[in-house]
Amino acid sequence: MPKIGMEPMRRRELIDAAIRTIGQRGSLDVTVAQIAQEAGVSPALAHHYFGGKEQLLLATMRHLLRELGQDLSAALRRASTPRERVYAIIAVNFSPSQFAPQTVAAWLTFYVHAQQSTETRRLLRVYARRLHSNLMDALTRLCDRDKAAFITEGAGALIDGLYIRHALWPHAPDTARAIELVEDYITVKLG
Amino acid sequence: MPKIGMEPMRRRELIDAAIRTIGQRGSLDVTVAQIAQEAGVSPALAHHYFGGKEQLLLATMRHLLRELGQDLSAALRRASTPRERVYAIIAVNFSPSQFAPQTVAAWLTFYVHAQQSTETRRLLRVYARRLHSNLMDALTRLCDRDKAAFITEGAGALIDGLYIRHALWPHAPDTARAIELVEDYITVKLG
DNA sequence: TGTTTGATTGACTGATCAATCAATAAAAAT
DNA sequence: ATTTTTATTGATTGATCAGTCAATCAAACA
Repeated sequence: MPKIGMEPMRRRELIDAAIRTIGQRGSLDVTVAQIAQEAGVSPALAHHYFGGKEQLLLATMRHLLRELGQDLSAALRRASTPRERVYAIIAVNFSPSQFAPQTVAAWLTFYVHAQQSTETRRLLRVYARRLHSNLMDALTRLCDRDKAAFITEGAGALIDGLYIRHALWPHAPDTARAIELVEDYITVKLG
Repeated sequence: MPKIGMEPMRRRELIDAAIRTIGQRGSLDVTVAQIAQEAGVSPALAHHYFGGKEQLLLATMRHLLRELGQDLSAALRRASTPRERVYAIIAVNFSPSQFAPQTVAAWLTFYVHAQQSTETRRLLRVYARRLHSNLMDALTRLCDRDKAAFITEGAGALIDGLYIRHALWPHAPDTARAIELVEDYITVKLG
């Protein structure tokens, strides 16, 4: 089997397996053995490529953040008016790839893990800040600064809340409904 | 030491210690030994009174739910008009006892744990349903049913989101701001 | 062909922890 | 004063896991 250049493939497979495993169990309390089995390799290989469990989980989180960041960049590039930019930011958060049950469950576990791990918190902060500044940027072109800050705070919390509900309750608002709720909130506040 | 009637005291002490320990660490990944030490007793005693770790954690959750339920009942008893009832429901969720950092952190861990434990999910559902039906009840007296359902969905998610942010970010909206955000959301939607 | 090199794993280790239990101690009951 | 009952713990067990390492294997390469 040992063809050269396996490393990037294995890393990717293990990260994907980690997302699936964490998403299925709904917990960061997954064993390296479980992730490795999901990826179809031995636990030792995970250690070989990532150095340890914590680093595998951090790599997994960076992967999720990078995907979200790329989706966001792409969506913003497609939007021209401030109003379109606002919509794009909302829509990305609820796009199929981001709002898939397993992905949401994984996000949620990382959110909670951030209470313990400073590195996890730091990574999450990067995303939170980016979302915040993009939303503020677009909104300050549609209303005054104080109002924009107020709307950003509310919309941000609303998105987080819809995520947590989506992960927990089968009857939680689906993608379309979630977008409607946030969009409506912003529309009404903008008057 | 063995005076009779220690059981209720010890149970209460262990539950309080569990909330503190979980809140401090921001994780359900606490050992029985840690909780017992926080309560000033031996780990064996925790097993003696609760039978096992899982049952201690479930008892802890039931305790939090009961407290929230009692606060809610008391607040609703004090409110007479539908508008007052809406405000009371919001205010209880952000009252000092419920919005204390440790309590919020503990809530958050239980939320995530609900993804794995059906009993935890069942217990959370009881609270979620109660909040939902109380809010719907009050709102249907102020607007039509569809609109009430929409507002309830949004306000519920908004509250959850504010909780998660409160637990994670030092600069998240404080109690007053959180109440303002939810109240404003409802007020604006009611027109 | 023989040698190197990266990929991969099975077997092992040490640490952590939930859970058990027999033993102790002290109040309460007789 | 003796017995019973309740509270409490130290010591121990067994299971689970993260992490290590030496051994293997097969491609790449000289």
